[in-house]
Amino acid sequence: MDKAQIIGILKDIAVFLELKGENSFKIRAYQSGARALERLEENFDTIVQEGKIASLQGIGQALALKIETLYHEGHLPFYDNLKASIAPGLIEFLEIPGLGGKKVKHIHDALGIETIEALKVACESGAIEALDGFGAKSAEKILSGIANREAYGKRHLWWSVQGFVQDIVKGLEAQPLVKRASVAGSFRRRLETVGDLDFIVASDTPGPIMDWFTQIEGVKEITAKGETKSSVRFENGIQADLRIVSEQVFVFALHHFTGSKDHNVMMRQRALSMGYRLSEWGIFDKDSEENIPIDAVKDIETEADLFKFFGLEMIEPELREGLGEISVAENDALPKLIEKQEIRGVFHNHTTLSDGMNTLDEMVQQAELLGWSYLGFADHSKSSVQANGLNEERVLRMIEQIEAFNQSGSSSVTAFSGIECDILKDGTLDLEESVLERLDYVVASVHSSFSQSEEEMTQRVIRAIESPSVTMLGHPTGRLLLRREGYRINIPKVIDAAIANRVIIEINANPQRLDMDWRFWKQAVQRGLMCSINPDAHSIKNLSYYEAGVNIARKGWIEADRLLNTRETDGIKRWFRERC
DNA sequence: GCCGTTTTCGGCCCGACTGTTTTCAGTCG
Repeated sequence: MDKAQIIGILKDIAVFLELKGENSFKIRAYQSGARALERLEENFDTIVQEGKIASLQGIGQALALKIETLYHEGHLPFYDNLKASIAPGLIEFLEIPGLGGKKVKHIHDALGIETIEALKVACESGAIEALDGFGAKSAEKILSGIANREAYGKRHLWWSVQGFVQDIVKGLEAQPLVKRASVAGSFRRRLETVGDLDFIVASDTPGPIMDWFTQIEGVKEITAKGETKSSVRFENGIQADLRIVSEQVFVFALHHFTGSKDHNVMMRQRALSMGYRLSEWGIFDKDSEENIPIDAVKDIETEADLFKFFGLEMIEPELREGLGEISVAENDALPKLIEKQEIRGVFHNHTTLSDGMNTLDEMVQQAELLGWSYLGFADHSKSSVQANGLNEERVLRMIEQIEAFNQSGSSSVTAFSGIECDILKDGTLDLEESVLERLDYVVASVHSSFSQSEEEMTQRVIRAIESPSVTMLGHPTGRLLLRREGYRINIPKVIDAAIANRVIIEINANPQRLDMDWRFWKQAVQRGLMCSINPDAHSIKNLSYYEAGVNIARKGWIEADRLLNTRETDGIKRWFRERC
């Protein structure tokens, strides 16, 4: 069994134990064991085979034995028995707000209910209300949770909520009693998808601000309203929390609610090891019972100050995922993250020649407005019939058109001729090599036969990477966020092949793709992989997707020298010629 | 179940809010 499957089983065990009403620390041990494997940078197979799995932080003898059994045997009796003892429907109960492991177990033990449908009936009949620890409001809340499960359970694309978030932040800042306001949470960390939105405000007079927030147009339901926190649900399904604190506490609350949870746990452990207790309310002496922050807190006004207090350089929100950022920050060795102003142009864009909405001239004009030095064109190749892909003859005409454009001197933007060439089922390319080599660059992408086995797909893509004319690999997994899983493919092997052949892997910056995923980049760039942010634009408007790509590059610890788009035109030409 | 310069037991990150209680457990982030 491979690493990803084992991680899945450890997470499942944690959920099952929750439904068994197990000790919460034991549950946490399985969760942190799974996380330890997720952030493992060394080769998992090697570590298991050498019997070193128990040496990882968070994995002890018991988990090591279970992981080894899963790895070698492919199954684990402990897991099989545990799974068999849990009614599958109960797992769904946990998706209902307000129901955790203990309450689900209580309902199941007392009433024998195992399906959402039966739970609904029990709420309506008064059976839930009659249980110890439950009441009329609990039953009502469960009913509304069931009704809204579909709409509210959903996550949202970061890109699709950014305007909404900006409007709320501006609205908060415009309130006269607000001193500081910011979004926090996964949105601030620029995660590709976000669940709830979190807002933090500094003010001495929370009441009127809470009132404003809970009455924003589009609020459908107020799910909590207290002294420091309110929660609302909008008609569009988005849930948002507002927390209001004093100005002194703002930076601590902002850091805390930006997360991630893993990052916070590590920060708090670090604080404890230094003799302090860290919370959203400030820094306290570890052993002090009183809730009076230490004196040094008054000098901490920014997050940079906060990190400095704990001996760390500033950790940007994008890096706060609990993936080693704290130990690297301790050595002042964090990457210098890309800024969007550093982008000089982008590749992988479509025009009316295939399935784009705008012509080459229109796209170039937009690139001028963005202040770029160049723009690469990569329309589809002939196999993508649905997209009016180009055959060899049309490719040659396009090359002539682009050459004529560059010679005309009509624009400060240099146009590069490329193609998004289909990788056929067997890994060969869709166009004649003699034509491909006349282009400035080739993006190779999979657009068909998604259901191949992992082995076949991996070999197929690697064969394409090994083709002499391929410059970049397009959207390596083909995933569509919140809509479709990617095809089965061994990404580490693909990365190895790309590095060996000096082929660039793109960050497809279409907000629905963001593929290759940021979780692979940190290690890949350290090993020498080159990246390109490719908006996959099908219109002038889509060129702005490059900003979503910058988010992912930042989350992936990618620095300017590993990112093709930060080069000026001459540097691009050199890469296309010499791959360096 | 994990962990250890407070080390083989007894802690484990921390606090707000809700709904149920009459002082607190469960949930959530």
